[in-house]
Amino acid sequence: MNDILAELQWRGLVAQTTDEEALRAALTDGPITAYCGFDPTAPSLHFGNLVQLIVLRHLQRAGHRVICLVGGSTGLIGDPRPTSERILKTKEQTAEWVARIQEQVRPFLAFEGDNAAVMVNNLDWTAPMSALDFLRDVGKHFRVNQMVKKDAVAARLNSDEGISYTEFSYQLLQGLDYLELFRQFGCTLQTGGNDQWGNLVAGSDLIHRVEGESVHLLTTPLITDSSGEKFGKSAGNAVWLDGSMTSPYAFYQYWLNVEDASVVKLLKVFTDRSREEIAELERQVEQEPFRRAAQRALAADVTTLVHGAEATAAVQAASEALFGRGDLALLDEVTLRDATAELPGGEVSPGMSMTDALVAVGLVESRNAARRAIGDGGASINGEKVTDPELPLTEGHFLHGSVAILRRGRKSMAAGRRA
RNA sequence: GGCGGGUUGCCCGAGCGGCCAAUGGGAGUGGACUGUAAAUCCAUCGCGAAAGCUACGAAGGUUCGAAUCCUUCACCCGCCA
Repeated sequence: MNDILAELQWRGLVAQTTDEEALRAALTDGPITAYCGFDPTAPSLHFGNLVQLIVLRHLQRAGHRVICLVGGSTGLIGDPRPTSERILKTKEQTAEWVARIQEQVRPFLAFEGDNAAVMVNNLDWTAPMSALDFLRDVGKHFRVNQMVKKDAVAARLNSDEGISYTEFSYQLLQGLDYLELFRQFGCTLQTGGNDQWGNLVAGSDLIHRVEGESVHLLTTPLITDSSGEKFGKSAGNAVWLDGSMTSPYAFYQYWLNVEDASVVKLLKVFTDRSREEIAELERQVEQEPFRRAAQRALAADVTTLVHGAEATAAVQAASEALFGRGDLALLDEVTLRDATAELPGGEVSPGMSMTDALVAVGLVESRNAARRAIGDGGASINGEKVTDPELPLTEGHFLHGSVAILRRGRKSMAAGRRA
């Protein structure tokens, strides 16, 4: 089999592994079984989880069997964050999110065919287990001395907040998952984000103690921008994969706006483009950066992967119409309607002040903020700068009689639909 | 269980009876520059047009006046048992 590990390394998807040569040998000798877990901490997966899905996708395409675990039990406990204790979710909510995430994952992997991916839920093997069995059969294999050294736990022990026994136990549960999948499916590789290293090691250690077998781990690096900040935040909000939480338009725009210094790195991680294609795009970033060919390719590929080709075509057309150099008032009715359909928006009516209109379409959070934006010269309607906060909307502002395009700053746009 | 320390705006963090909607930094937002990039500089950054209102863990209290003092409660940390 081909050297998938080398491919992942070239793409910048490998931060740490257990014995690298042993892992490479296992992956090239024949199909192995690998898993990655996703905890239901929200109703949708986000940017960070996408990296993990891409790793699984590469592994499956290389001929390996992949297991996608959605953490119905670990989600009830909560992975210790270095900063603060989590608030427990209800069992009902967690179960609902598990179902949503299971569905969300399906398009990324092949769950049909001769090398079908497997979907599991760790609640299936933890729910039937009694507390005593857990303490005797699992807990006995863990040394607290080791557990407190794990980064997240150590950080919490040193913080004012401390850590609850509940979250402290998290690593045992995740360790148990790996053992269970090793027994059930012969799973010998677990992947995850590098911040999960401690949890992954808990699993491989447990298997070593209980089964006497050495299994593998692979983590992906934290994806950061040129100043070392985490990617995956758009205007302070997480970039979600669910289209109702981050619209396909906003998703596409997020990738389109990636800084030059990071775009090549992101192309490697998030797209399937070949070395040659990426080299060519890299050249274009250097020689004609204003075209932003690399950003366009990145945005198109990732949006297609997550939302499909049709949605991508729609948001590309909308972006072209809204950011093209043409006069918005000259857009034909169909293009205008399609473009504004992609935008967030709200209902406005003639006579309403610009201040109220900006609030109504959700471009600002308060009338104060709206006045501020106008005062700063940062608001426009249909491409014309607004200077008077009290300027009323007129019939003429509604292009084709139906919608006004409001903009705040360079890139935030919204549709004011006639009430 | 005992003693001590802590809980401030998105985050960190000053304030310790009036001059506090609350210093400073970061993040965020807008502007200039540009390429819907980065860096830089400027502005802004609870709600309200304003009067004013709501805010400094929660609830009471003292006072003309409290984030600042007192009481109780909740949570966190440390030391001792």
